[in-house]
Amino acid sequence: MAIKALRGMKDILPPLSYKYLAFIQKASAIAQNYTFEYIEPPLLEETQLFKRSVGESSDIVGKEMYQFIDKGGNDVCLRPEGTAGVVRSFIEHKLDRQGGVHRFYYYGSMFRYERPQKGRFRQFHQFGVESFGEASVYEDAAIILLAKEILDSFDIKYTLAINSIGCPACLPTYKKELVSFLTKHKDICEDCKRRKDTNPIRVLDCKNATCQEIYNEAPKLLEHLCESCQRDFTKLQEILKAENVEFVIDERLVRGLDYYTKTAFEFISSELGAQNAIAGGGRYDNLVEFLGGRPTPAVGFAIGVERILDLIEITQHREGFYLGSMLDEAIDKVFHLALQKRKSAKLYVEYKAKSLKAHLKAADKHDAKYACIIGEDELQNGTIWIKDLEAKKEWHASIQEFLEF
RNA sequence: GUGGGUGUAGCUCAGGUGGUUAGAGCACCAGAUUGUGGCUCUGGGGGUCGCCGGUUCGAGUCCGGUCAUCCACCCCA
Repeated sequence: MAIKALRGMKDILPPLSYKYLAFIQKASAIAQNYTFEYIEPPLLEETQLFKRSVGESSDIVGKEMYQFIDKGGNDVCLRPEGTAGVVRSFIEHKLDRQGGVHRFYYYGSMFRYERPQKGRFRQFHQFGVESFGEASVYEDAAIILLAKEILDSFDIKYTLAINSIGCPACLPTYKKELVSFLTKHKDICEDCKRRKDTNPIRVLDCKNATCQEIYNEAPKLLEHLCESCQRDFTKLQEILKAENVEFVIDERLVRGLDYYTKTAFEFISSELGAQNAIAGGGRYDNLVEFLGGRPTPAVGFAIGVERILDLIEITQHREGFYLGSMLDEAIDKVFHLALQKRKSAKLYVEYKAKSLKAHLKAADKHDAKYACIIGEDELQNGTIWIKDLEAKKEWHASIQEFLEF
């Protein structure tokens, strides 16, 4: 039996890899325009980092981590998300003490030991950004607009949902009220009973219909925001409206990771099945301090790359050259010529002598823009025959002209 | 971890009630009078019918198990 890729692990090969590269390039360029700089933390981190940042209550930490003891006896795990590693790096390199604003973007593999389904894999890719040191709600807005610009550049359809999940000043009192509400209602589903103890605000986005009916009467998070949270949330909406960004306020949008505060947002697609979040993020003003750094406000988001690739179309166009010969004795020359031309252009070279017709077919198949052939006549008078496969024009050129073309 | 669907050529799939050398389309390779592409036509290569076991004279087809995969729950990008 041949060896196959592990469950939930996918190869990215053409034509998908073209889409992958196109997306990363475009997203990086846009992030750079917003003054985000590239960072690449390790894929493997101490397990404790994720337990403390993502939170023990989340399923990610509870049962989805690729965790193991390495040969040195260290408890390590493959990163299940990107923020924790970037924050660790930020603190380790003492950027928190340096002060000022630091903006980073990253992309790469994340690992979660889950059952695969549509839009969900064990190894998947995220493109994310993290901004440190800027408490202004304008930064929240800028980050949302950055994500929107990336999605828009690929003509992706989505709805933007925003919410505020409060801060340590107001969230705990809300949680208390919610728990006492949940305790009074015995007919909520089993999952919600479990959530009540582990992460109560997660009940709000339960998919069970009867639960949702009950929660219509539940205390509202947005009515419990402290003055600071309320002010920022209102301002965020004003900024988005001023920029003509359509959004909905979704009080049930609570993000799964413990470290979020205040602004939470998600971009959702209706074309993806159950896993419909294509990007998600928010503010996490307490995480840096919680992980041992100087108190530093922060905001960020992550885009699920595989989910995006499902939604984008890349039209492939003709480019580059196809080079071949109709004579065996010209192959050496053709091969050498190919290497020279490749210093400046994309070129496919055929090692077998073929008929002109066969060459044109092959050139067409490889999406070359120009078919360049050396036949008997060309070999004798030192020229090359070139045909523009789009314009259907053909001509003879000297070898020198060909190389400079 | 739980539930349901599906496993036949590289890909998409046909193969009533079990019966000789397992098929199609697409893709690939080679040709269609010798130097002109994307269309058409002809030919060719390519399959342990997921795997193991059982029933049977005989299993791609029936039964059991197993593995893989997809979708959903859970969770999340």
